[in-house]
Amino acid sequence: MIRFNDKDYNSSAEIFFDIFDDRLKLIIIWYLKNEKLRFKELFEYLQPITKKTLTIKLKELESLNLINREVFAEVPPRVEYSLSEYGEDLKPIIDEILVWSQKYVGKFGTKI
Amino acid sequence: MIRFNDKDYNSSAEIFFDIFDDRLKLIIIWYLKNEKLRFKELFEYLQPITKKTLTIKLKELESLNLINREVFAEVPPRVEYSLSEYGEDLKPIIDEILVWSQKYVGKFGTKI
DNA sequence: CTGTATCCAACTCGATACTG
DNA sequence: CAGTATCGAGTTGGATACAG
Repeated sequence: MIRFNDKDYNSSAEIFFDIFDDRLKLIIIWYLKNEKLRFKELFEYLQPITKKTLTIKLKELESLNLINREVFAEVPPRVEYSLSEYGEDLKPIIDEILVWSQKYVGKFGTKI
Repeated sequence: MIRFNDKDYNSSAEIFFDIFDDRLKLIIIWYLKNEKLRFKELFEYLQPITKKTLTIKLKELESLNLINREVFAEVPPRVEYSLSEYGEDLKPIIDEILVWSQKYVGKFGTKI
């Protein structure tokens, strides 16, 4: 048994499934996989999304130690998000997702 | 642009995120990764879940060509689920999820 | 630009009972 | 055993307006 964030798990993989049980957090990781992005940039990539939802998801990812949040003391304000060490570690998963998707789409999708 | 199941996508990875946008489908794949399982076995592994929800998710996975459904003409009935070719292809993702989880849990989890 | 605060619609999924 | 049918609670996340 493993305890993480006040919850108990039987296997470590359950923790992954619990963290990424929503639609958005892994997609945000996907967009951050090879570049630092500002709040506004993520907001545009993820349309349709609201600022409220994006803010919540970014805070969750930050408190899970998966992304870093950098605030610049400028006007207008600038905040940049990037993968942390443990966020970077998700890249092999992302890479395999891409491999799978391309094969799957090649079989069942249609280019238009 | 890619068309898949009457929807349009900009990148193939989006299709993965769209398929696995719920909490359960990838977890079902996880349990099927190295064994064929009966409805009842999945039902027990996935507790708490209802038969209704499990049925829906299994049908979705089947219609996505990710799992196979085998019905045996017995009394009581027996139905076995297993990964299809494209379901098997998800294993590298599952493997990387396990790698990541173990490192992450090693850092932030507690064995109890 | 980067958020917060309310409000609420939609969807997921569980509880329970019943069927072939 | 392997589902289906109905109901409803809970949560996610969008619309809109406002703030620092």
